[in-house]
Amino acid sequence: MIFRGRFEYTIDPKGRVNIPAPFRERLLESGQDSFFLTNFSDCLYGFAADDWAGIEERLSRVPSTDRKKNAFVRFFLGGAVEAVPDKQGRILVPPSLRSYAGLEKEVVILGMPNRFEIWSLDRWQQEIGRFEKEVLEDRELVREISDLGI
Amino acid sequence: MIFRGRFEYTIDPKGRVNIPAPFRERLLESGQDSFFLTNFSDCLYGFAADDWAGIEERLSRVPSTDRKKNAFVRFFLGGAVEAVPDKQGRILVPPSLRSYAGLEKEVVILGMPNRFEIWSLDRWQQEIGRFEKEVLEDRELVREISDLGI
DNA sequence: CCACCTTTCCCCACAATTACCCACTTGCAG
DNA sequence: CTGCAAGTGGGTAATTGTGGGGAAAGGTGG
Repeated sequence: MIFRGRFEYTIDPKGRVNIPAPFRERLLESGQDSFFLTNFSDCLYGFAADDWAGIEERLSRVPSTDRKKNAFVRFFLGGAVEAVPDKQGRILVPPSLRSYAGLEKEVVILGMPNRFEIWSLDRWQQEIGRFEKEVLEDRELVREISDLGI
Repeated sequence: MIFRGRFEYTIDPKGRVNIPAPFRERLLESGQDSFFLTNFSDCLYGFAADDWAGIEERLSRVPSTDRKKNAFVRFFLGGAVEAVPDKQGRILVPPSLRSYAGLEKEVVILGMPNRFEIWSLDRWQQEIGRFEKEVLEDRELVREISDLGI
């Protein structure tokens, strides 16, 4: 499931954040009723339940003898929680995820292919800054991007 | 049975640790009433009773002529205990396992495919550190991870 | 075989967190 | 102006996590 758009919300003292109405709507349309959240790359990743099921399936195939990949599974799966929107469309972000992503007040939710991302506004702005410096000045990368047909 | 999520608890002077409510719930739903704990890779592994039965079955096939595998079986099986949650949802961790995993006060429980892991908070944080250094900086590995559809 | 000490089991009680409501505000559409 | 949907805030009841007391069980030394 692909998500689109950028949304700004506030996370309240109880740790609740609103999920963009269009995201919730698409979830319900496809007969699902929950998201899965986990921690990755300084923000939180959110997946539709069906997409998450596929991920878990692949994670469970990682051989437990592969030390490095197991470290990844530990981190990624260890961070995961099911999140069911309440009647107002919010989900509860548990303390461990809140602190990982540095979510305190202002929060940005970004649509991505197969997932959405929850960022603290601060970090998101820094990320944008890095993007403009590192990515746009990297001619090689810019060319690859234009190959995407953009 | 797959477990997910990261939970922080304190182990009390009697050696009791809480088991995350969702883990207990899933166990009961599948008609089981106990876990099995054993020592491995600096932490404790916890299995649902049914999954543990499968493991024991496979361990019992290890030929007694294979010296190295037998050493493993001795260690793995020798550390194993059945653990039944009390009315408050805690299990008692015997002293031998407590000292193996260095469990003293703060404890982290991680969900994994087919098992969960009990870490001392200290060791877990070191593990995270290694993960960020070794795994995320390994471009090859990061590519393999993204092949998991993440 | 008994007395003693330690460990484990089974309660109860309290604190913290979460789930489930309902209410208010704002912006947009009819 | 009215009605609806979206986003925010808060109250209360239920669940979850923590600590401790005392009885039962198990192990050890005399």
